[in-house]
Amino acid sequence: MKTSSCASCLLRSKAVDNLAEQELSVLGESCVEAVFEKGETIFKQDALSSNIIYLQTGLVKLLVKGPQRTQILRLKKAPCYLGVPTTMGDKINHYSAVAIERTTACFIDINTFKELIRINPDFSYEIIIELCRNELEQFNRCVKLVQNQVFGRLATHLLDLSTHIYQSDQFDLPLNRSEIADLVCSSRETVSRLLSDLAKEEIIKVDGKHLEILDKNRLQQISEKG
Amino acid sequence: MKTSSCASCLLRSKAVDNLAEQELSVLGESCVEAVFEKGETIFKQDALSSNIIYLQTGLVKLLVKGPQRTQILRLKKAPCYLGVPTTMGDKINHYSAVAIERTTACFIDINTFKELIRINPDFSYEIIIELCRNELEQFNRCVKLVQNQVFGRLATHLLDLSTHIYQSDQFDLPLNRSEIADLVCSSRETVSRLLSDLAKEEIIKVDGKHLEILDKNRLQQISEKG
DNA sequence: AGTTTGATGTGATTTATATCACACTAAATT
DNA sequence: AATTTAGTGTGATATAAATCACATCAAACT
Repeated sequence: MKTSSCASCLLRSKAVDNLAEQELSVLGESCVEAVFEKGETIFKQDALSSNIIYLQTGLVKLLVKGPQRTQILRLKKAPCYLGVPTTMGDKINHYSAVAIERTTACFIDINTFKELIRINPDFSYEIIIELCRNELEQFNRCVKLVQNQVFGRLATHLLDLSTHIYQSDQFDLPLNRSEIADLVCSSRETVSRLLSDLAKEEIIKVDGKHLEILDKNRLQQISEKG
Repeated sequence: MKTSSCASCLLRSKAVDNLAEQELSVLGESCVEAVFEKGETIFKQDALSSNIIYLQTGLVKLLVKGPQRTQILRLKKAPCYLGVPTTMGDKINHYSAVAIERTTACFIDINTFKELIRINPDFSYEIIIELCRNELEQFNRCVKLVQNQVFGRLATHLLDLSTHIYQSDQFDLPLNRSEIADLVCSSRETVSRLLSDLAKEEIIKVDGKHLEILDKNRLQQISEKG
C-alpha cells in the first residue's frame, strides 16, 4: 500500500474532479491505494465498514450470504465507488466485495469522505447522482429477476458482460458456471444446460470460459421476452 | 394546491431541519402541497420527472410495469421523500407512485432541490444517507425475493405492515389479494391459499381485509426460514 | 328484484426449474 | 504415475407455484 496523490491521479472520479487543490490534498492524505488479485476480498459482509473504496481499475463482484446460498448482487467495473451505501447507510457491511480480475482500489477514510461531502457541494452532487443511478439499476434488476425466467436472465447478463464490461462480442467469462448461477439466481446445472442450448441454437459459441456472441439480436430478444 | 410555508411546517423532513431561514423561503416558494385520495396517481412511469415529492402523511405504493405484469416495488410511508432516484437519476420516471391511503405530498421543483443540495451540505448529507439506506433495503428485498419461497415473502410483508406501517398486530390490509400478489411477486390464487393456510395454523386471523397477527414468533420464523 | 361486475376461495393440471445422480475432464497434489 | 480435487455436462425425478377452471359472494347498477 502507498499513499497516493489524488491531485495527479489520472484515474480519479468525476466527483473528485470537482475538488479544489486544498481539498485534494485532504483526500490524498487519507487515501491509500491497494492492488487485489483475482479472488481476493476487498471488504467483507458483517465487518465494520470504515472506508469508502474507489475502484481505479479492475472488476469486482458484490456478494451477499443469504439464508440458502451466496448470491452475486452485481458486478462493478472500474472506475466507480464501492461500498458507499454499505458504509454510509450502516456501520456494518451488508455485503462483501471480491475482485474477479486484478483490481486497483483506493481506500478513503469514511470521515474524510464525509468531510468532502460537507465542504464541496459539487462533489456530493456527483455522489448523489451515482447513488440514484444505482437505485434505478437495482430496481430494474429486481423486476427482471422476478418477471423473466432463467433463460432471459442469463441472456441479459451475457449481453451486460459483452456491452458494458468487455465492450466486445468475444470475451472470457470472469466467473465459473456456479458463480454465473449465483449471478442469475439459478443453479449450476441449469446454467450449464442453457449455455449448451444457446450454443446449439448458434446464438453463442462457448468453449470453456471463452464466449462469443454470434447472434446479438436473438440474444436481446431472449433477454427481453423471457 | 397551495404554496406552503416550509419554515412553519411541523411535518418537514430531517434534511429540511438543516436549512437556514433564507434557504427555507427558497424552498417554500417552489413548494406546493397536494392531497391524494386512495387510488390517485402521484407520478407516472415514463412521464417526465421534474419534481421531488416529499410525503407529509399517508401511504404510497411504487409500481413498475414489467414485461409480464405490474409489480409493486415497495410501499413508502410518510414522512419520506419520493422519486429522488427517479428524478435525479434520469429525466424520465422509472416507476409510478400511487396513493393507497389519503396522502399529503409536497412537490418540490427539481432545480430548487438541486440548489438546496448545492448550498447546504447538511441537507445533502441527509439525502445521501436516505439514499444509502434505501439501497441497502433494496438489496435485502432482492435477496429475500430470490431465496425465500412465497410463504416466507408473504410472512415478511405481513410483519412489515404490522411493525413498520401500522405499528399494531391488527390492521386493515391496504391492498387486495391481487395487489398483495404483485407485492410478494406471486399470483392472486397463491396468496389467497397461503393466507388461508396461515389462518388454519392459527398464525393469523383474516376476515376480508382485516388482518390480525396471532403468533408473531411463528410468522417471524416463516419469514426467515422459508 | 334481477343482473352485472369485481373480488375472492379452492380444486385440478401444467410447467419451469431445482435437486439428485452420475460420468467425464483437466488440473493439482501426493 | 497415481490420486485427489474442482469444474463441468446431462439424464431422471421431484416440487413449488403458476395457470386454468369454476364456484361463491358482495357491491353496484339497471
